Amino acid sequence: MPDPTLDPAPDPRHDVRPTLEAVAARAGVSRATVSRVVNGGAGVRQPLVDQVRKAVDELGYVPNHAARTLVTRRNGAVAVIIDEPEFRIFSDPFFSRQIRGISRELNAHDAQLVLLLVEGRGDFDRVTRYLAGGHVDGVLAFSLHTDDELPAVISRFRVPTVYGGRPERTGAEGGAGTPPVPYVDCDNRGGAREAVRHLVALGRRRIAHIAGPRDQTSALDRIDGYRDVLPDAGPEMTVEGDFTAEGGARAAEELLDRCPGVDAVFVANDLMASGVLRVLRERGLRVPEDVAVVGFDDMASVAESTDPPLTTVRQDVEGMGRLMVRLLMERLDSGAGQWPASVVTPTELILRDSA
Amino acid sequence: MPDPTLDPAPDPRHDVRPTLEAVAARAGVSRATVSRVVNGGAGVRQPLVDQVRKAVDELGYVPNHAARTLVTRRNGAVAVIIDEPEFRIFSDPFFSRQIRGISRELNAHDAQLVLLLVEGRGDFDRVTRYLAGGHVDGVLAFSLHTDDELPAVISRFRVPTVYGGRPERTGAEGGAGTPPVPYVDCDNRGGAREAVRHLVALGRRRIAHIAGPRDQTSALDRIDGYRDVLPDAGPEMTVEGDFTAEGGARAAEELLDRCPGVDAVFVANDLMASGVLRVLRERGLRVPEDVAVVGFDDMASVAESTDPPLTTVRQDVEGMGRLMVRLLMERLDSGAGQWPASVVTPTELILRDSA
DNA sequence: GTGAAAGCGCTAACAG
DNA sequence: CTGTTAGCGCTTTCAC
Repeated sequence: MPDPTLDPAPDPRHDVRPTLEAVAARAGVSRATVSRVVNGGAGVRQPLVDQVRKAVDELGYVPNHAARTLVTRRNGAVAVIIDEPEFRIFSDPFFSRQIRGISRELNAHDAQLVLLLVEGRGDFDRVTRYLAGGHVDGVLAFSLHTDDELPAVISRFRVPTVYGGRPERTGAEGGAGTPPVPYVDCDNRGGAREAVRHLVALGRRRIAHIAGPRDQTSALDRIDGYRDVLPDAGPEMTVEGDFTAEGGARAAEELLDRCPGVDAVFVANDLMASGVLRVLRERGLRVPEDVAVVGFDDMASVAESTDPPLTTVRQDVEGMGRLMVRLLMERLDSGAGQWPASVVTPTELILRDSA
Repeated sequence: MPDPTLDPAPDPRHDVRPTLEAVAARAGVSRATVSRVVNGGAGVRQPLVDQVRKAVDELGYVPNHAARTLVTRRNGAVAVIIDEPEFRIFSDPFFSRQIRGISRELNAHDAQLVLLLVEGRGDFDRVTRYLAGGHVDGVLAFSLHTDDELPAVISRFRVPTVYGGRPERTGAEGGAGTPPVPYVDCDNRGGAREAVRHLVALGRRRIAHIAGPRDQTSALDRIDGYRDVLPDAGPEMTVEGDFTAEGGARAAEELLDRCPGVDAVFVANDLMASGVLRVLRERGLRVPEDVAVVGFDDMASVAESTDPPLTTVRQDVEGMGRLMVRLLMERLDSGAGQWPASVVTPTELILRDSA
């Protein structure tokens, strides 16, 4: 018995929220019946359903999630894990859009989005513990780098997962007993091919590529696309950037110093392309007259506001986010048996003024 | 190099997660003792503590969150509610940064981040139900507009909340019985003053303002700051934009048509300022020679890559996110009694080339 | 200091 | 169809 003289501050969390019991009493039925009604009302006679619904409304009953999870072993939540160094998430609208798509689709499935941002080893352990705790039904994992340990952890805890972007080890390459790894990615290689072919069709002869960091499969795939069309381009025609505007500018400087005769550049993302345009302008080179530029992503905030507006390869980021959720839900609903297939979404070349 | 701490390959039977009971059996103690150890180990003799810890490690025990929540009524999760029409979150790095700060601080407090994106009435009901369900210990709410209903819902369910950005109705204005509304915001008005004073010091005489949407307090506060310095500026010198680059461009067109003699513009955010710069360039006006431009936010991806780089008012977005979490945690730890005070963080004028 | 026992609110057999 | 009865895994008095 608490000492009344202490007069403990009332805690709002302990507000008496009505329970199933209360609703049952009010409706004059058993807890089980109320439970059935709350969960869809299948197999309950209509008059009773109405009685219960009425009681629920009058009491403002809302099921206790923790109690439900405890018995069903389902928590109605999905973790989104983004493992990305600070500089990118700070400046890249990519994640906002992807998350928007995920959020929408998750809402449609009545599931919650738990956001896990990973920045280093410490965070990594924390996420590991979280997954081990089985707090989420599934995982959507992003921005994996080729040296990432996350897939290992995820597969160790057998948490149903869908990756955003092709992970380094695909199912086909996995060792024995390794389940396939479902992912959603855009057709990076095909999109890159289309971009470079466009440059070729424009009559450009010395087409360079400013690539993304080689520890990301999207960057590698775009390089492959470039090489598909230009198998004979020398290695000096490809410079590696870091997907930031500043990195793009640095890469452009290096490229122009190295190959002054370049008349076109396929840049692996729009952010870098904006840096490239800046350098080109500083050097007095006209775009697209002297040098044509094509980006990748079609990040509206960047591509539409550069000078000149950027011709670029569009990928449907939001759609990819939604697709990831659908694949995961498919997996969850199928019991643990079925692994959904990966999906590669098409890209589209958007013509503006830079090429 | 693999980290050995990740290695303690736990019980091979992954599907059966060990419970307190199992740990107790293994350590030769009661469930209660294990519980005490797991929760800090206060009041348990050292040898027993060690035994239990050992058993926990060997079994790879991780507490079941749902069970714990059920009895403690604490879920160790905080909801971040962002109520923003799609166009902004799609193009504004602001949210990414704010969320990064929140995520970091939440991690430090061992709490989870549940992201709730609100886009319309339907979503609104869903969020309401979620909060009513008491699934989170607290709420961090963003991007409130003056006509927003969220504060009403939040206050109805008494969920501890901290707002990002000053809500329309502050505690001081609230009616009787309405608790004060703690928020974290930057000094919008002071920052705007500093920006405009800088323009004045530059010798500019016809200083215009391109404002944000009037249903957001940050936009209103920046207008106030502009007027503080220039109380005699005519109403034609202020044009309302929508915080997007495109909207900034439109506003600039309107402004230049209306007041051709303008020699400086204080723009309410960097995104709009980038649109303004584009229009200025298109009209053959040099920046800063003919027209000086100052933005607001110091969004690196925008301000550093415009031509010329943008002089702007910096606000510490990540720091504000962290601060919000700290205020909320303070509130949570203090029982229900204390309401933390709001915090207004300082801004800083960053000089680049546009003014 | 430690253990036994009573639930937290809900679902899911199993009876009736 | 509906009610009864067990727990889900954990914390928390309350005895010892």
